[in-house]
Amino acid sequence: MNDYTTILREHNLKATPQRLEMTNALFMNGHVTIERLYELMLKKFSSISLATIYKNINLMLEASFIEEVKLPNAKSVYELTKETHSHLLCSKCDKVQDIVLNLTDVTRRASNAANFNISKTDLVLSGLCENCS
Amino acid sequence: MNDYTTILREHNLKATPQRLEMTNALFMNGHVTIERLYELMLKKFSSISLATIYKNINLMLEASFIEEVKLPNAKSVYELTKETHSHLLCSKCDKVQDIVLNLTDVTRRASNAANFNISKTDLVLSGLCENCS
DNA sequence: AACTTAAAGGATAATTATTATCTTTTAATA
DNA sequence: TATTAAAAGATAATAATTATCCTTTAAGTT
Repeated sequence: MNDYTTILREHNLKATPQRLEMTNALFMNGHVTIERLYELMLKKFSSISLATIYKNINLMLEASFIEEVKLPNAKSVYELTKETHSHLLCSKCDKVQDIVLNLTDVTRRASNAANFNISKTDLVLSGLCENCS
Repeated sequence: MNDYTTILREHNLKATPQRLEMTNALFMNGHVTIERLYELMLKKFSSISLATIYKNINLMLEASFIEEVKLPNAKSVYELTKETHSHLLCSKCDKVQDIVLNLTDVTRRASNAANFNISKTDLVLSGLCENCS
């Protein structure tokens, strides 16, 4: 029984082989689209149904076990939930990477300016990564 | 010939009545989903095709005349292109509002930390608006 | 270890969202 | 007003996602 078995069960999700492999694929690949995840899963479960992918993605989202990252001009990717962070998107190679940024100043300013009670920030910074620029 | 007639033509888009009404709907409503835009358009053009909406949305996006805003846990909304800005999303009433924030400090820090050449930032701050909190 | 059962998987139909195709209409220009 | 490329409308086709239904299985119980 590895780490994810426990974590899945803590979220009231049965630790099936398919789910363990999904979490493994997310862990190994970081940020994956639905179609990429399906491809990855097919390597291990040659007859897995796409419906299983979707059902598990949705259950894992509800359980906050994973998160969806909406990207400009690209399909959403999914990642394991971790410390709050922002994302960098390379517009050339399409790689997505995490970056931990202190946004307290920005949210404070926004909160004051608009009288808004901010509880979550979604930030995607697009440009060229180290390799592509 | 109003403002939008000129602007549409400057983007090499014919100023059709349907397009003028689309821009008007975006101007009056600020941020609208595809389905809401379709509803609004049907009031003025009872036989407008949904395909026309999609085609024009895509042409206007290509011309940078409008922009798509991807929101967490919600469908995308579209807005007329204006000064660079961020968005506030109320998680109770679902209203979206614009906010101009200086993000140079954040982007500079991110750029330095990750060796990234940042050209665009997409920021959505979620929480409770003045009315809902 | 076998038994029970609610939950999950697989196959696939159904639904929703978006794009493509084709014919008719029209905005823009001469 | 005549011409024409582009746009609109109708609808078919495709893509993305969800629902249904039957079979299998994880996980707890005896």
